[in-house]
Order: sequence, then C-alpha cells, then structure tokens
Amino acid sequence: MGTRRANTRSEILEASVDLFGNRGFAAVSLDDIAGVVGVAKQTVLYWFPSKDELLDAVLEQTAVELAAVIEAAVRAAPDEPLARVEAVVRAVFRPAVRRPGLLGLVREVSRLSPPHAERLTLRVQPFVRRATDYLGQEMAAGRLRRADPGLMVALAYVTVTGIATEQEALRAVEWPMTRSGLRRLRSELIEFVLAALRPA
Amino acid sequence: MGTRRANTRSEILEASVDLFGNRGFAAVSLDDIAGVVGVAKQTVLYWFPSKDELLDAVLEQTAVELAAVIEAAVRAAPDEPLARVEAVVRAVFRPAVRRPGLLGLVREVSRLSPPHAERLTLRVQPFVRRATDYLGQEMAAGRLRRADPGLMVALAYVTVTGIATEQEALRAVEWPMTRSGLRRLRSELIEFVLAALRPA
DNA sequence: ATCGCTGTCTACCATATGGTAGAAAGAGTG
DNA sequence: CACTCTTTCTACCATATGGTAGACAGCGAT
Repeated sequence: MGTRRANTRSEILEASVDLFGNRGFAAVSLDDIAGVVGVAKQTVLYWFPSKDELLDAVLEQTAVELAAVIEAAVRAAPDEPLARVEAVVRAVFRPAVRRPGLLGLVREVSRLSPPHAERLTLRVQPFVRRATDYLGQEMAAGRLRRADPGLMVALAYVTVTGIATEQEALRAVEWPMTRSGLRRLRSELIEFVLAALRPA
Repeated sequence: MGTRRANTRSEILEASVDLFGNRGFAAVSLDDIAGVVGVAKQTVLYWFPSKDELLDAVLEQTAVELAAVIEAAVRAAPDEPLARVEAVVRAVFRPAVRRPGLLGLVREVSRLSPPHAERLTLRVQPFVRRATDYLGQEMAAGRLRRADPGLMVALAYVTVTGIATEQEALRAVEWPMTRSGLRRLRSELIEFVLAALRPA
C-alpha cells in the first residue's frame, strides 16, 4: 500500500484552500478533502495532525502566495499612487477569478476562532501599515482624494475581494463569466476603485 | 410543560439570522440556536420541520426586512441619483452594524446549495433590475459616471456589505468601533461610493 | 369535568465526523 | 536478504448532530 504519491502534502493544501474558501471551514469534512485528492482520510491526518492544524497551514500558504503576488506587483509598478493601486488590483484579479477560494478563504477569517484570525491578521499587518502610510503620504501630496487612508485600504480590499468572491452578486446582475466578460469586469473594477480614490 | 412562551417562532428566527450570518449556516447547530433562545432543540424542530426549512424562513425574513428598509429609503430620497445612492447606503448602514448577521447572511448565500441561493436571487431580482435601469438612465443623462450599470450595482453592493460585515478588515486597520467611529465610517463609506459613481 | 388542541419537553436513533491504533507496502541500506 | 523508515490504508471509536416518537401540561370549548 505504501506507494509514494507525487506530492500528497501540497495536493492536500491546494484542495483545502479551494474547499475551505468556497464552502467555508465548518462545511468541509476531512473526507471531502480526501475525496478530492483521491486519498483516504487518514492520509490527510498523517500530513496534518488535526483539522485545525490543516487550517493553519492553509492560511499560512495563502498568506504567502498573496503576499508574493502583491509584493511583485507593487515593485514592478511606477511610483505613482493610482498606477500602483491599479497594478495591485490587476495582479490580484487573475488568481482571484481562477481560484475564488483563495480570497474566499481570506474572507472566511472573520468567522474563524480568534486565535486563527489573529495569526493571519498579524501576518497581514505589515502590508496594511505600509499601504496605509503610502496612501496617507500621497493624499497629503494631493495625488489622491483626501480621506482616511486606513479606511481606504479596507474599502479597496472589500471591494476587490467582494467582487471576486461573490459570484452570486455577479449572477444576480447577469454578468457573463466569459473570457471577455472577465476582462471587462477587471477594467470596470479598476475604474471603480480609481474613481473612488482620484483627487476631486 | 406546555406553557406558552411569548413568541417563540420569531425569537428562533431572530437568533438564527444572527448565528447563520455570523458563523455560517454549516457551523451552527440546532442546539446552538435552541441554546440562545433558551429552549430545547425539539422546540426549534416543532416550528421549523428541518434545518433547511428554517434556513428558508430565515432567508425569506431577511429579504423582506432589507427590502422594506431599502424601499423606504428610495421613496423618501429626492429624485437625484447620488442622493438616492446615499440614502440607500445610509439606510442599510444602521441595521448592518447593529446586526452584522443580517448582511452576513446575504453574503452566505454564495455558499448555500443552488436551490436556496436561487430562491433568494429571484426575490432580489426585481430590485436589481430596477436599480440597474435607473442607474443606466442617469448615466445616459450624464448625472453618473458612465459605466456598466449592472456592475455598478454589484460593486456598490459588495462594497457596502463588505465593509459592514468584515469586522476583521476594520480591525486590521485599527478602526475604532465607537459611536463616533461608526459615524465617521458611514460618512467615509458614502463618500467612497459616491466618488466612484460621480461623473468625471 | 372532560375533551381536544397547542406548544414544549424527555428519550432515543442513525449517521457523519474528527481522531486513534496499528497493519501493510514500497524503497533505501547494511 | 533482513531491517528500518516513510507513506498509505483498514478497522475502530467517541461524540455531535439532524431528526423521530411520544409523553405531558396548559387552555378554551362543550
């Protein structure tokens, strides 16, 4: 029985991100995950000693992935606030629609137990602070609409994750999920956020 | 034993809205609900024959409540698009922060089974259509930024529900949840949405 | 007083789920 | 080949959960 599979651990992580993110942590059983990976439940428990520790690993991996994407986007963008915001939204958009579970998982954090939530919050904290400081500077310089920078970060975040994760909302307005529909969605989303941030 | 309680059915509904909305449908057990109401699980099952039918009733009630709030706000506002948008956001804001579960429940719909989701979607459909048509007209008249009206509805929706339900996002930017903090939050939220919709 | 209806509870049940124990199977090493 | 280490699986277990059956108590009507 002990045949070595390709890379069981990361397959379990990947499946868990999708399942937890799409259906919610509580709604997913270890058997569900095992079923997707094509393995017995006990194999999951071999790699992650409990469902809770699996969740921790999943959150960790998600944080790392997203951080890398955002980091790269910011680095590559010119030093102009609207261009940077656009770059970040654009960078997050692709993984978000390809794997809605990714951002769905981040959103799931609100419902998790405080210890789990706090661990992810701490991980994200430096990003938030950097973004807040940056927006604050640019507002002071008149290159962004004057507002509370922290709140603008939060608003941009909920707008992007919301539109990316709530397929129901898009279905309600009969948005076509075709390739061109997605391109259009991305550009309208960017315009929406930029319009909200542009100086008056 | 058969003493009549005040209004068990509606107490169960109310508790269920909060619990389902805050923790997610799957994460809430009938015992949890019964515990909050102060009643035995079987009493819950007496009023609602199954957890699924309870969910239906909860969704129905939520839809009716929110519809009434929005309807009233639109009716009372002057016939000017930005004022109407502001009125709706303002009207939804109060119940949203007082009972995060309300909007949290709406957001939960994405994770529910298609039959449940569809029932709520159908209920909301007429509102969406009216809003879309209205925004479309006002855009054509140049009183709103020109964009896809349906998407604007979706974006405004996810922005408002997102900021109202994701307390984690607000905690991450260290937003004070005091009375004045909430007032400030409301006005910044409105400004954000209006700035995104104002004609260029 | 008794009858029946309504609402609530106690006693169970079947199933699903997270988790434990330990066997077996393959691969590398002496 | 024998031995060990890693990985996977089969066999269970305890608990939680949605749901059923039926007893019991208050209340209005006859």
